[in-house]
Amino acid sequence: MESSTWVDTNLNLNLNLNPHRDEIPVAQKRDFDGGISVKQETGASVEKLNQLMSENRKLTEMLTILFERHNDLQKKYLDLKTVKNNPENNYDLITNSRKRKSDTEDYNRMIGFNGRTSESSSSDEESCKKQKENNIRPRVSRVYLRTTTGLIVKDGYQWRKYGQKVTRDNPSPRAYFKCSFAPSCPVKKKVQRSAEDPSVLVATYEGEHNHPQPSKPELSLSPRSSSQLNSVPVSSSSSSMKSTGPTITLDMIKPGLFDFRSSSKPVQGIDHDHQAPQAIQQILVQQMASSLTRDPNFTAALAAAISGRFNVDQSMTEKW
DNA sequence: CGTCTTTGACCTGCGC
DNA sequence: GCGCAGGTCAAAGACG
Repeated sequence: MESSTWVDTNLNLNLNLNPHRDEIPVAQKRDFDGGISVKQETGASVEKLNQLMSENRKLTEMLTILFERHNDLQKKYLDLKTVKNNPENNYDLITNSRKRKSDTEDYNRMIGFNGRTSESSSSDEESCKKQKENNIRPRVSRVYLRTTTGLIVKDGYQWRKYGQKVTRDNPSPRAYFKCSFAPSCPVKKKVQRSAEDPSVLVATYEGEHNHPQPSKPELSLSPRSSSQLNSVPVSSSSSSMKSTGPTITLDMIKPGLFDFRSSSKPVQGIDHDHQAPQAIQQILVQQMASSLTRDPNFTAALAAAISGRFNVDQSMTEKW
């Protein structure tokens, strides 16, 4: 919980386009036909790339701020939930009046709430039992996504719906899915609209996939609802990552921070515990790569830089 | 015709 | 032990 995954958003572009640049005599840096010096051309390209690097740095800083805000908000949320679960407070007497023990335990574990006022009340045996139970109990994680279309969460896996139920504390039905990619895969998924905000889907994943991901995450909740994706607060939490696993919340509402609206593939919350750092990094890299490749200035600068390097290299090889 | 979704019935666990 | 609520099963229907 306290730990955060800091994603290195630097693209590690090889800006040192020509390591021998400074070694080249001025006379050799002349272009063949235009008379424009290669130094000038590469200088301009490097300048552009430096500009992009500084923008990239700014984006990294924004991401840092975003993670800090996320951690802040999550702490506040957990505080609120802890208060809510306190038996002395009867905010939620109706909905929690007959909550299943396992559900409540899962939730408390998820939010890191012990439910006891002092730890001394539990014996070592009990704690051992609990630990065992925790080891046996399948991994549970939750993903929140904002969408108004159906109960479909495209996360790259294949799911078979095996049931739907209207639960007591939520008027919207809960859909039950099993991973259908591998018959032996134990992973289950529950999808239900949030009672407080019907535009928010809550997907609860149980267990771990025992097979590779069949396809890349589709990152898009629905291809035809791009307008609805203008703001996609995506968050996830996991019961099993109290201290080790990362929790990622991407809030794309704020204008000027991360605006993926130009992209056809908005980021969806990924929470697969161990996979998370790589998966998130992969997605961020994909996002940045796609947004960079859409930028004609960047591609032009890149092309100029590459061609400049080729020219220099060519002149170098011609010389040698 | 095969696959997927829907939906009522049944099972299971928990609280009283 | 009983009742309730969540979870699962499986037959029937829809769809491509």
